[in-house]
Amino acid sequence: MSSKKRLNYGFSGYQSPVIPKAPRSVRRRHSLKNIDKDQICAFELLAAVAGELLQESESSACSNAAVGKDELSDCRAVTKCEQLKEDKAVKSECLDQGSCVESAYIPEPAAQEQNLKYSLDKPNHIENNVCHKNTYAVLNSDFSKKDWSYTKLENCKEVNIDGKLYTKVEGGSSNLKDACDKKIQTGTQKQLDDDVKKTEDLTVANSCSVKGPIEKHVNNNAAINSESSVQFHWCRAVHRPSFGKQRNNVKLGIRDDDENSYGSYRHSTNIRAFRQTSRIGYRRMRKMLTSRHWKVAPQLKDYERSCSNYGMKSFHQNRKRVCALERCRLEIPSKRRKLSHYSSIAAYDRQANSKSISNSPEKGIKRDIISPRGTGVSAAGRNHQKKDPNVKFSIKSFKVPELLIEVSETETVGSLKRTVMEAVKTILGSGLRVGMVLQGTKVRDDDRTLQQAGICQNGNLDNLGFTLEPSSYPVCPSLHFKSPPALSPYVADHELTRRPPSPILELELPSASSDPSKIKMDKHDEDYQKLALSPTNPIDPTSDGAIPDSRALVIVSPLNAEAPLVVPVGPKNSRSELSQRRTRRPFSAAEVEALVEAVEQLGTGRWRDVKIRAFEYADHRTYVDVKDKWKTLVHTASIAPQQRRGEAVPQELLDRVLAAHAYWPKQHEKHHAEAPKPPSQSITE
DNA sequence: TTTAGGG
DNA sequence: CCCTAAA
Repeated sequence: MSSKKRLNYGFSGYQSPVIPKAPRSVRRRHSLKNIDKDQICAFELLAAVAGELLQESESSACSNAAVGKDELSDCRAVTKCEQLKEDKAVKSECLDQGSCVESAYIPEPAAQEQNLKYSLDKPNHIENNVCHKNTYAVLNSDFSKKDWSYTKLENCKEVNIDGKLYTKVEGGSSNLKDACDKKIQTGTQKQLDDDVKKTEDLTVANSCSVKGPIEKHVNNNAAINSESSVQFHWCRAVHRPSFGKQRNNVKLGIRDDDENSYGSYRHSTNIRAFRQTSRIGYRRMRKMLTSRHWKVAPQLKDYERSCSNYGMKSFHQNRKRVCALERCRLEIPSKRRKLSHYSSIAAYDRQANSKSISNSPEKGIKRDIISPRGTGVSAAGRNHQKKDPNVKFSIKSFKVPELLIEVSETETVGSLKRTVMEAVKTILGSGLRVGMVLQGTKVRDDDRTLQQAGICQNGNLDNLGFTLEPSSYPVCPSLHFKSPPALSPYVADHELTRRPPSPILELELPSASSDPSKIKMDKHDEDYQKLALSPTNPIDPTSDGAIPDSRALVIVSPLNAEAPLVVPVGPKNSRSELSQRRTRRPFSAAEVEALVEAVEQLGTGRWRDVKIRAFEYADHRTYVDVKDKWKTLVHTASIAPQQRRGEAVPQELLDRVLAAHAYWPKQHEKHHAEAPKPPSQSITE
C-alpha cells in the first residue's frame, strides 16, 4: 500500500509512478488496520483524563501578558499573570490572547502525517511494536502543560522584564540554566502531582511549564513572569524504535507544538501507531479546546484584578502597570477570531492575517520603534503619528524545543519524571537562544530593527512570540544533501524532476543527512520544504527576499510556510465575525507548479490526494481550495493572456494544465484498463 | 469526508 | 473562496 510508495519517496523522491489506488475507503481501512487497539485505548483514556482536566480548567486561572514600557531605548516586556479561578471572562481573554500561540500548541495532523511517512521508511513496521502491547500516548498540549508544569499559577507574579532579561535569555546564560536546574529540582514530583490535581490553577492556554529559568532570573531583577515560561505544549510517549531492539523501552518525546521540534522521533518505527492514535486524539482534544475557548466573553475589568501585587514593584511604577492594563484592555476585544477547525495553523494564520502588521517594510511601518537592545534605532526620530517610539510588548511564553528521552517500561513514574527533568536540564544546559516569532513567522534577521521587522506599537504585538531554542542546534549547512532516507518528499521530488521547479523550489535545503543529528532534523527538513514550497514573499519581513539566507538561519518553523502567505490586512480588519471569509491566499507560482505536477501525476478528481501531495504541509490549503485552484487554472489557461489577471502564471504551466486537463478525463474513461499515465513530461527521470 | 460544481 | 448536493 502506501508504505511502499512512501518508501520510494525516500530514495527516489516523489516520483513514484502513478499507481492506481484502491478506493480511498479501502486504503484507509487498510492503514487503520494497523493500529493497535491498545494504543487507541490508551489514548482514549488519556484523552478522557485530559478532558477532565480541561473541564476543570474551565474555571482555571489565567495568565496573561501585559506590557511594559520604557522611556529609554530598552524594550521591556511586562508580563503578568494571576490566578483567577472564577474569572472565566478573563480566562477566555487569555485564551484569546494566547491563541495565536495556542493554536500552535496543538499538534499538527500534517506533522504527524510526516511521522507516519518516515516511520514507514524504516525497515521495521509498527506492527513490531504493536504486538508488544506497548502503550502509546499522546497528550494534548494543555494536558501536558499541566502535567509538566513546574510552577503553579498561584505563584504567578506580575513581572517586568526589561531588555536585559531579554538579552540574557538570548544568550542562554548560565543563569538560565542554573535557574532552571534549580527550579527543576525543586519543582518536580510533588508539583507535578499537584498540578495535575489542581488543574484549576492552570490556564488552558497560557499555563506555564518550565518557567524556572525566567522566573529565577527574574528574581534577580525582582521580576517574575509566569508566562515567560517554557511550555511543553504536549508530550507523548511512544515506544522505543524497534531498531533499538529494546522493546521494553519507552520513548517519550516532548515536542514543541509549533513544529519546531528539535528532537527526533521520526525514525521511531512506533511513530506510526503513535501518529494514528494521536491524530484521533488530536482532533478530539482540539475540539474540546476550541469549544471551551470561545464560550466565554471577555470582560476586561476582571483582568485588571489580575494585575495584582507582584513583580513590578521593583522595576516599574504603577504608572506602567496601568499602561499595561490599558493595553490589555484594548487588545482583548480584537482578539476574537473564528476558529479554524481545519488546522491549528490555519487558525494561527487567521489571526496573523487579521492583524495589522504589514509585511512591507515600507508600508507597514506605522510607528517608530526601537530595538530591544536599545540600540536606538534612528527611526525613533521620525515624525510619525506616534511620539512614543517604544514598543511595548509582552512575552507570553517561551516554547521549548522538543525533548526526547527514553526510559524503560519498568521504570517508575517517578523515575520517568526525573528523566524528563534531566532531559529538560540537558536541553537547557546545551544553551539556549531566543527565537522570535511574529505572526507565526520566525524573525530571523537579527539586524533588522523592530520597525523593519514590522514590530510596531500598533501592530499585533500579541502576535509576537519568543521561543527558546537550543543555541547549539545544528543547521549544518555543510551536510551533503539528499541522503536518501533523509530526503524529504518534496526536496526529493524536485530534485529528481527534470523540469526545474520554481526558483524557490530549487533551493537547496540543508538536509543534514550525514550528521548524526540528522535524525533529529527530519522534521526540520520538512519545515524547510514548507519554506521552500511556500512562495517567496517579497514582502515577507523575515525573508529579506533572500531565500538562501534561510539556510544559514534558524530552523524554520512550519508556520513559516504560512507566513509568507500572510497578507497584510488593515488594522481594523473586522475579524470578530465568526464566519469570516478566509483570508485570500493567492497561489504562488511555486504552488501552482506543485499543483500542476501533482495533478499531472495523480489526475483530476483526486483532489484530496493532490492536496496531500502538493500541499501536505500547507494546512491552509484544503482539497477544495486545490480543486478550485485547478479550476481557475484551467480557466486561466483557456483564456487569452490579456484577459488573465493576478499573478501571471507561466505559460508553460498553463500548457501543462491544459494538457493534464485534457488528458485525465480520458483516462478516467478507459479507467478500467491499464493504469493511467500522466500526460507526458510529468513522469520524468 | 470527498467530489463536483455553481455562486 | 464559499456553499452544498451527492456520493
